[in-house]
Amino acid sequence: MNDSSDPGKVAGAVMVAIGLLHRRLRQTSVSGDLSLPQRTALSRLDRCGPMTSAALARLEQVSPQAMGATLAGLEESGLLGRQPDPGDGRRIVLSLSPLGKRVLAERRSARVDQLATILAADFSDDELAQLAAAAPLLERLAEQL
Amino acid sequence: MNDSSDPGKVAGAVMVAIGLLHRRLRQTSVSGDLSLPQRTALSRLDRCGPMTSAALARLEQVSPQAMGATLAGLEESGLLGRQPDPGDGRRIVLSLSPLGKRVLAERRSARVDQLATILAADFSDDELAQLAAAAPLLERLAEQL
DNA sequence: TATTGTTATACTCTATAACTATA
DNA sequence: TATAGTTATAGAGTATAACAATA
Repeated sequence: MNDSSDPGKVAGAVMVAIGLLHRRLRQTSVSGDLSLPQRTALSRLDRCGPMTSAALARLEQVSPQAMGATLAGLEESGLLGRQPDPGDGRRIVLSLSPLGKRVLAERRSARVDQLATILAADFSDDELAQLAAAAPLLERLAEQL
Repeated sequence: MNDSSDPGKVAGAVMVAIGLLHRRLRQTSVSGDLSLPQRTALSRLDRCGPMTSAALARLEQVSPQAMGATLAGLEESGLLGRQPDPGDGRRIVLSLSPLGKRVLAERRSARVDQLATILAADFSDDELAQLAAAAPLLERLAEQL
C-alpha cells in the first residue's frame, strides 16, 4: 500500500498543505484587496444567489457573528446590496451590487490574479487539472467535517 | 477551454476550498489536541530532522516570532527537545522528543484521525489518490507565493 | 419558543518593531 | 554588521454569550 491510498497519510499531507497555503493567502488582506473570507462570501453569493446573512453563515460554516463582520466590510466597499424581506421583518436579503458583480467577474483581486499567474507559469496542464479536480474534493471534505 | 485549464478559475476554486477547509481544521485547537500550526511544525521537524527555530520559520514561511510562539506550546507539552549548539551560542536546535515522535507516529491527533476517518468512509480510492496528488502541488503553490 | 441580526468580549494566529546576545 | 532568539504590541478572523426584534 502506497501513501496515496493510506487515509491517515493523505489526511496529514492535506492538513500541512492547507496550513501553508492558507497562511500565504491571508497575507494579502491589505491595500484595498478583498480578504479571504470576503472573497469567499462574495463568490458564494454569486454562485448561490441572494440570501440572508444567517444562510450564508451556515453555508460557510461560520458563526452568524463572524459572517456579519465579514459582510460589514463588503458593504462598506459597496460590493453588496441589502433588501429587507417584506414578508419577514427580521430577514435582510444580501445580494451582489453591480460593483460587486463587476469585481467578481473581472476577478479583480490581487491575490487571485497572483495565484493564477503562478499556476499559468509554473504548472503543467496536467497539474492544473489535478488541482481543479482536488478543489471540490476539499470542499466536500470541509462540509463533512 | 474548460474550467480545469483556466488558471483564473482554478485559482478561485482553490482559494475558496482552502478557506473553507482551513476554517474547519482550526476549530479543534481545543482539549489537548494540537493546533494546526503545531501539528504542521511537528510534522516538518519529523520530515526534515532537527533544526533551529529560525530555519523552521523560513520553511513554514512565518515570522520567527510566530514560530517561537508555536514551539513554546509544543515544548510545554513535552513534545520537543532543545539542544544548545556547542559551536554557536545563539542557536538552539529543536528536535522531536520521544513523546513527540510517538504522538506523530501514532497520529494521535483528534483532527487528523477525524479527517482520515472521513476520507476512508466517504471517498473512493480514486478520490483519495487525487487528494494525495494535489497536496504537494498545493505546497509548491504556497512556496511560490 | 425559535430565528434573525447585533453588540460585547476573548482567544488564536500572525505581523512588525525593538531589544539582547552571539558571530 | 548580521543572525538567533525574545519581548511587546497590534490586527484579522473567529468563537461564545447575551440581547432586541420578529415570527
